[in-house]
Amino acid sequence: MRTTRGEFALLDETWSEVTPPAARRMLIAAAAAFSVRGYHATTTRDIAAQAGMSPAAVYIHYRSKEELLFQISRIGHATSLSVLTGVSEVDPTRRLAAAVRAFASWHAEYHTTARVVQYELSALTPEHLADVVELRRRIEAAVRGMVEAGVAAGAFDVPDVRGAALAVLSLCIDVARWYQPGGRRTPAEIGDLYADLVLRMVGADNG
Amino acid sequence: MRTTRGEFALLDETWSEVTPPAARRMLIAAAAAFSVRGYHATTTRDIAAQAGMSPAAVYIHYRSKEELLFQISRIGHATSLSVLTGVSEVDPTRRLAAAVRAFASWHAEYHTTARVVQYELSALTPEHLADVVELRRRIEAAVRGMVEAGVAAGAFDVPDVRGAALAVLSLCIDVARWYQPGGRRTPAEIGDLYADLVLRMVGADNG
DNA sequence: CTCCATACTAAGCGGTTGCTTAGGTCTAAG
DNA sequence: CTTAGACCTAAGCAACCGCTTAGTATGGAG
Repeated sequence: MRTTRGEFALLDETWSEVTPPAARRMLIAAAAAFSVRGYHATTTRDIAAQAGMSPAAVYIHYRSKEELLFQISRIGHATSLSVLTGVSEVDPTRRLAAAVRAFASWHAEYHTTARVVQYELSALTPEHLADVVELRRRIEAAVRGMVEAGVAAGAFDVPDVRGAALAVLSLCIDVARWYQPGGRRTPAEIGDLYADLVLRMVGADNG
Repeated sequence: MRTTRGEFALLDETWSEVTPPAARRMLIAAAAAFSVRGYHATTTRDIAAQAGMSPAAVYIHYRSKEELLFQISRIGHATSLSVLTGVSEVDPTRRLAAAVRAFASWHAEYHTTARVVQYELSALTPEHLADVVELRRRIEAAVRGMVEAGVAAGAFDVPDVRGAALAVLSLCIDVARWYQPGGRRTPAEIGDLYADLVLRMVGADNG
């Protein structure tokens, strides 16, 4: 994951699918505010002000504040799933390492989005939550599948596959909580560190 | 950590220092509500109702809603620090394993408190946050110290001590996010699983 | 030009929030 | 009985919330 920012600091390829531009600016403003203060502490006036519009402008593009959250959560989950499963390696050890490197560094680089994704699920309506939970199920299955592939190939030594997969996922997700830009490690360094630690956890021969 | 519940399901040894009993009931009600809905989504009326009192009763015992949060956060941090450092083992490998087992299972067993501790820091006033951050610094130092002790004794193989300590702490803390009672694993089983995974991460000889 | 759809704002509505005030009830000491 | 003080409630206040309504500005089609 490399960040290719344009002229505008808040421009973020995560939201490129969102149109029109005013709706995208609103989403980016909402994601930033939800990430810092949390969904419930953020007012629709905050979001509109950060997007440079009036409070009523929110409701031109979105039905409610919760729908803003849902769009952020849905797109964020879909993006993180594609980051995790988009690795090209086929060797189980290299594949798990690459996936963890990408997934962990995504949670650092895009910690703003990732925090909304990971910590605001309970603010979604039951219908919207169901959509997102399905994406989360696929994320869990992808991690578990990579661990199982290594075990099946005899490359990993794991007494509890489900437990190891849980820990790997948990470790990567929690990066979003503690990471802060300008800290000791870059997102890429975190990815490398975590890839190594995960290979140790699954008992892989780390070349 | 063993749970010794009395006649009342919400009774919790974590809050035994809080008096009078009405103030303790209020804290327990607040912790339960903050844990489920989050600080900002919880109203003082919710808390009072759960404690079986009128909305105004909150302010007999606490200056503000934020002071309720601070007391929960302060006591919760102090408890988790003592759980982490209270292990009696001296051998570095057994000591780290015991500390991780206790710390991870605490985050499961007391996930209600732990969620407030880990996810509501930003709702604290700057003064209260400073108190809590000092406790968090000591928790980090304790974990790092245990990893360093194993390296110094030649029992661990760790290329990046600070990074490994960060990952160990992060892994245990995130238990509070995903754990749910009645799930696949008990807190004790989570402690055992995590102790094993952590010894693998630090390259210890796991007997 | 008119017509019309899109994108936006000013103003404000009903409801909820954290917290306060004024007063009531209980227990125990004098 | 009187008094003091701890504990609690009923009622409500000012501020703020998500969201709506009514109306304005803009730009392209006919």
